[in-house]
Amino acid sequence: MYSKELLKGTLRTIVLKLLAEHGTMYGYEITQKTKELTGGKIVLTEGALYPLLHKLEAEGYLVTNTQSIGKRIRKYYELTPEGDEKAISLSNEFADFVQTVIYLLNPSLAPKT
Amino acid sequence: MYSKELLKGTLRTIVLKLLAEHGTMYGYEITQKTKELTGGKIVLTEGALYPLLHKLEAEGYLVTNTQSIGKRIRKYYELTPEGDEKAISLSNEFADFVQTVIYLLNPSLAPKT
DNA sequence: TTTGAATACATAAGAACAATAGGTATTATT
DNA sequence: AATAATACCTATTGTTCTTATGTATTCAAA
Repeated sequence: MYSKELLKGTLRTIVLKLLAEHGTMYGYEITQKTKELTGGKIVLTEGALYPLLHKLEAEGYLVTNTQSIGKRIRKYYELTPEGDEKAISLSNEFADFVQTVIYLLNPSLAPKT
Repeated sequence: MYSKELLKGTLRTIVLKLLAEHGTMYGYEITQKTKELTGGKIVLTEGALYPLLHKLEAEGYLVTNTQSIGKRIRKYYELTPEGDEKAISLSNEFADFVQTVIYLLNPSLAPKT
């Protein structure tokens, strides 16, 4: 588990990109998939995830589709076209940022040497 | 310039690692060096930097050495042994986190294929 | 020469984000 | 029968950074 601050700017990116990769997902599924894919290194808390999903929906990046599984409900989230664009741009921005920071932290690793 | 959230968990790491690389630095110098090394992509605001430096000092990771340059003062910061360790561990943690997120965002880039 | 930019420190108020902690309810396992 | 897992949710709190503001010196340009 990483120091919690690292996730802060990245959670949106993770959620949108996961949806871009896996299509339709529901909230709990996102937490499980993240835990599984990262070997427990990244664990999304529900207190962070659900409000974020609601926000992304309000911002027009996601649409929902609520289904009943027995007596329990699931809210499936799906990217809108805007969400798809956002997923790509955030992902690219993250990659660019990381490159920049890595260079800053260790200039000897500069590319194009 | 990146979306501001990305920097959130990384500022400590940047500051400590810069000091580890360049030895003694003063606050303003850190902002300039960062701007210079990143081509203006990362700009540290003073409202974030100075309180952080004070905090890192209070936590025992930095020591200061105030010098007078004419009538103006400079507070030089230097890593303690603990600060040196912290710089390394945060830097490693960041690299590990990035690897994990990159894999999560794009599983096709997985290593050891 | 005086005005503005750059240098150099600092703090306070506010926004944004995620963690923690709580809540409800169903289903599966032991 | 009890516990864990599933599945949703919100409120409070802490941390972090931004924005805004303040002080003061030094340098460059008009």
